[in-house]
Amino acid sequence: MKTAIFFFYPLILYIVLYILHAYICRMQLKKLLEKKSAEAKRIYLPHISVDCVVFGFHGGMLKVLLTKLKDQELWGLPGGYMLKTENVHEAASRILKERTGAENIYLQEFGTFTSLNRSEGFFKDYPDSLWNKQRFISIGMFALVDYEDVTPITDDFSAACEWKDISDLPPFMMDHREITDKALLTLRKELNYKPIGYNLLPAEFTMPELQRLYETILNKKLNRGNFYRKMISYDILDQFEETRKGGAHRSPNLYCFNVKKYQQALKDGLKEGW
Amino acid sequence: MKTAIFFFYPLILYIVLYILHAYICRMQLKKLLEKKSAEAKRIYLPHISVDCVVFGFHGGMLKVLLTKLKDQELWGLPGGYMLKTENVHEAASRILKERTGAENIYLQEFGTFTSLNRSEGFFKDYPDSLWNKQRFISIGMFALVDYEDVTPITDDFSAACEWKDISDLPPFMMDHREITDKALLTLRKELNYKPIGYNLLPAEFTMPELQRLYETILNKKLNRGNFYRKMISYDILDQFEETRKGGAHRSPNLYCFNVKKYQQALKDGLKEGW
DNA sequence: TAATATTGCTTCATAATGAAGCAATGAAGT
DNA sequence: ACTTCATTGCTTCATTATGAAGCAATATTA
Repeated sequence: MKTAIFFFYPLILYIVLYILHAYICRMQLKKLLEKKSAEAKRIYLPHISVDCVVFGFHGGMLKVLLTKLKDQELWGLPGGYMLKTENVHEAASRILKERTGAENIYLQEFGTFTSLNRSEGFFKDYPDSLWNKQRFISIGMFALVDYEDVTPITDDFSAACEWKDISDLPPFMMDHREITDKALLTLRKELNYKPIGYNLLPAEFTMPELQRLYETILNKKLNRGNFYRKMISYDILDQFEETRKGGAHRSPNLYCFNVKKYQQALKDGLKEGW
Repeated sequence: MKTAIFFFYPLILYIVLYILHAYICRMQLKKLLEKKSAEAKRIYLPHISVDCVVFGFHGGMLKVLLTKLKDQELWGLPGGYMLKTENVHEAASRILKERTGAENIYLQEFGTFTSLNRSEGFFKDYPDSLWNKQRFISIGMFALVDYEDVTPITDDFSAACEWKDISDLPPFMMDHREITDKALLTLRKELNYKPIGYNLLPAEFTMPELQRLYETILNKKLNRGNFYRKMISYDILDQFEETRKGGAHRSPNLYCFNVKKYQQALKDGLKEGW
């Protein structure tokens, strides 16, 4: 009997504390949201939100920056609303600045998400007067950033803000999975028109690193020699004198993008079928 | 002296009538807009509009459907607002149904237009309370239609609704030229992934007609033999027994799209660089 | 010093593309 | 009825791009 109490007491305590913690978090978020509701109404355009799919490349894996609301178990994209005084690009820049500390981020719109039920039941515990509870159509922007330049910032509404592997995504809230998928699909298509690596890689990189980036974006293996040949033929890379030492094998050449040629390639487009 | 009067009298009369007509039109539109303002506020989402770039192909030329407001000298894209009960696709469908009578139109989103000043000064003669005068961000949708299926409809707000040649566009209002250009650019890119002809051509067509369509979209000449070879190799066309008689030369084969193979091609994508 | 995995770059076979041409066709002109 | 002629169907040849494979050159470790 005594043993049973010794066993159960900490367990019950733990459960009680867990529930209490969850409750407090919930209350905090609720208070915060309701407090900010009036301000939101004043400064933001109603019905319009911006969701950002931030891509980074690290350890040979493509990553996406995700956040978790205090209230929620599910993960979501960093997003926000449009100030009455800004356009989408400015809104996304501002949102990502607050979220990552990074500025001058490469941004591209890839679609809008306008279904009626996309946030259905999301704020069901809140009063209808809550600004955030209205119907929103969302503009999707994807960002390409150098992984090292970004410091994920957990804000007042969030319980977490982390890089997640594209091949191992957690469960998403609302339609954020669909948004992420479309962003990746768009990025994949862009690969045919633009040399993508510039924004995702650090200043210096090797050919195998660049190839690995392409392979993760496309989700398929590429032939090494052919990749090399094609990349060189684009004529947008400068090769350094030194190589990258450290690996247990032949040290690969270091490259950087030749900004001038790169800009030109952006204008011309890499290839077009017709 | 008498001659002078005979000469000037009709001229003055004409001028007076012209100004009067313009004034009446303006007043009509103003009244209409103000009358509809309250209803608009009730049924539409604020701040969000939809603009449609409707492409058609006729007489070997690519056409865009344009409208002219009663009030205005400049031309604009057929557009409208989103009902509180619909998504963008439904909104664009509804708007185009009213404008062209056509249903089940092929639609694709190609971007949003969100700059602060995009409608600057457009409703400057109207009170600020006018619903239409608020800031709008616009979602651009392009439509591909069979020219023959469309009957341009001039509605209460418009003075005209006509097909205009893509190579000879009139002056546009607001940022509608920019929107049109982006639509065409997107269409051009789509050509690399999808067999576009299906939605723009009548059920039966010849190879030179199809080539002409591609040439006008891309705005460049294509080699005849190579176009033929490539199109055939896609294996999405069915050839009819009969040919099209009437020309003063060898009568070209008639083709139609094989819907089954066409759908499959849409799924697979025609070609992708990487 | 040998072993080893990786990289730089080339080679060969094959496929795709660019450019040109020939035969077939169908109406108009003679 | 015959010729003319622009257009079309389809093929051929040269060139380029791509896929697949391989060899030599590393830079570490054993």
